[in-house]
Amino acid sequence: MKPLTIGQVAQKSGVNIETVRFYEREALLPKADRSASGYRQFDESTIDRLTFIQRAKELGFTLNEIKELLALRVEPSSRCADVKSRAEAKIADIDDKIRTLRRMKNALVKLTGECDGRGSTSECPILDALNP
Amino acid sequence: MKPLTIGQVAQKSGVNIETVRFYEREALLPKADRSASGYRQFDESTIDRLTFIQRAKELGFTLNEIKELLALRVEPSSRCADVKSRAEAKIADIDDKIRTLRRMKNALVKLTGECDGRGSTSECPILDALNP
DNA sequence: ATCGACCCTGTACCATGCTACAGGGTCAAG
DNA sequence: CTTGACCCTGTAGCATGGTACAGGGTCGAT
Repeated sequence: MKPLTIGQVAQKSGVNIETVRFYEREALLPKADRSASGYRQFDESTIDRLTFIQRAKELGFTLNEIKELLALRVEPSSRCADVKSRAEAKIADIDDKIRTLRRMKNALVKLTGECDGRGSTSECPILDALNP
Repeated sequence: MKPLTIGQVAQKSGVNIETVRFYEREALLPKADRSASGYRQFDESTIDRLTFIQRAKELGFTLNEIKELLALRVEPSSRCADVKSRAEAKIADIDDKIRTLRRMKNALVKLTGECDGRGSTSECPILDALNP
């Protein structure tokens, strides 16, 4: 399949073209191949990668954490145990995030329920979510 | 119960003292009462609020979004439908975050499983998580 | 061959969310 | 009544994550 220009990946992923260059500089994207005239040549997978970065950012991961997530893969060498323990640490982080989000959600659901009944049960209902 | 100084709430919540002042300026905390000599006087609930802000930040909410979350409560007036729809929008945001986190987690769990078996099934396994 | 739309590098600038003084007042233990 | 630990209000500076040119080259349709 023929390569995509930076403008095409930017447009297809909804990311600013300057941001694509920025991510390459910051190693969130691999250094792109270049055409004879120096144009960057991307393939389709870059779009997925950019989409992933956007979503991970929305979830509160920093660019450095995202870089680590993207780097996690089983290597042919002996690094397996290392990869596994880093992945398990990320899984624990994610579980924490999910737990906290669920508690926030419960508080908000409770709040909307109170709308149909008597008044509020708390000055700031969402705070109840995080004080078990 | 006697009021807490800014140093006490900062220390108990693990937030920098300057950040507490910053949050007050930015209206993430209500304007604190003042003693005769101008010292801020906080109560215990401020610590919960600061804790909430820290966690919500880790989940990718901006300070403005957090301010909105903290403001959600059932008012005695007729604003109930408004509060309810704002809360429902936040719930939808949270559900999205949870869904994406679950997919990331599944990808990582799969990755750690591959460690015990044959090699990787993908160049960048975590990307599979978000391309259904 | 030329015009508009695109690409390159480099550097500067921006918003968000803090964090760190400077310069000065307050409080309480000894 | 002093001394050290705290508080106050500015205002300045920093890290992160972009975003925006300037100045110049490339590509392809006409």
